[in-house]
Amino acid sequence: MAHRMISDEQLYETALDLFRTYGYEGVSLQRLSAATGLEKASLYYRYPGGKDDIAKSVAQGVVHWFQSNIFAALLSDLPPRRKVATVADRLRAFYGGGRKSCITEILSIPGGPEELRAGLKAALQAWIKAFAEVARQSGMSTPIAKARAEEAISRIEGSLILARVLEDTGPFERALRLLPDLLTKE
Amino acid sequence: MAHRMISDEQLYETALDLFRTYGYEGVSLQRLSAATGLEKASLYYRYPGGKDDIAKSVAQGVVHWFQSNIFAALLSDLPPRRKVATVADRLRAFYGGGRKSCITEILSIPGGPEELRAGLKAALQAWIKAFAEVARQSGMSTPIAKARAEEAISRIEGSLILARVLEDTGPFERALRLLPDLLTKE
DNA sequence: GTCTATATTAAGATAGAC
DNA sequence: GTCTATCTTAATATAGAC
Repeated sequence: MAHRMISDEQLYETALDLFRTYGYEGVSLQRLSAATGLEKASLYYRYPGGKDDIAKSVAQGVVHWFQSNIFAALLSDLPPRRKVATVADRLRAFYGGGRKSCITEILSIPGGPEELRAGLKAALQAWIKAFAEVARQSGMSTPIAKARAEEAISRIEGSLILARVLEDTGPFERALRLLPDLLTKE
Repeated sequence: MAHRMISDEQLYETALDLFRTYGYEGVSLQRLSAATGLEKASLYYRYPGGKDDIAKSVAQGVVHWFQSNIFAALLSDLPPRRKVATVADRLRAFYGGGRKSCITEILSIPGGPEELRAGLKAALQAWIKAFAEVARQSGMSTPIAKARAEEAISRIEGSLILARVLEDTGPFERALRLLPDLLTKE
């Protein structure tokens, strides 16, 4: 047995799930080993930087997913309201209908490598910018569009907290349903 | 030296600050020891149950603070709008103007004792109920009042995430400023 | 590319002196 | 009531066999 027991994609998905569930400090190499079926030494072979390396790779993967699936959808030439509806569907899938936490929330808790937090900050700024842009396209003034973008993401993040604590996906679903009215004018 | 080097209140405040900053998994007894000036064995003397015990005590303290400072204010006979303004001021202080994270958010991440999560869930339900009650008092229908309460807390929690990630207290301040309009009718 | 084995440090926790 | 000292387990990390 000399070749990969688990694909890079599977390893990524497993690590993402662990980090967004337990946080940086809550994920040990032992836990990663148990979840992936790879021994710790094998994880170091794939990620020489160890846990920091894996966490940064996960964060980078999420940033890439947002670029391809959220920001790209917002740059299409569909009507703004259609674009936002598409984004809401993709966010619903990404957050497991409200059962999965936001990796930006979880990994922004101090403890992990500093680069991680810097990357998440940049990603969040990009997300706000992308939402503000679609709101402006739909006819809002620049300052109102920016406020609505902040409000939309604030409500998504907040509703995910409520969903986690209350063990009820309702708040998240309601936040997503409001997205079109929040980010588009009529 | 046979007597208390640090008061229970000081120990509580220090532990609260550590847990809301680093999360359950991110707080070690070493860290608590360094921050309080007490050796680990002394922490065990005060909290025989160790870290779990301290975390549960912190959560209980916060629940008590909310009862005395938030829920109590909402039960006074001031006009609803005045009550909400008072609550906003107290929440601003509690969250350090947006610089401090929500203990409910942080301690709801899996890893700590189960009782912790159950207590936080009950506390959050009580918070929603208290906000819904003041909204209803101000003239809203029961379902709308409940929706507004959920929205208000969702935005507070979400804005605290944004504030932490963006290193900018603006979102939190804006969320608080909106509270009166959100929870009262005129 | 993955494994077993091991080194090293830090974690949670307790015993017993003062 | 706090301390030093110690135990046990689990953490990150590496060496070297296959």
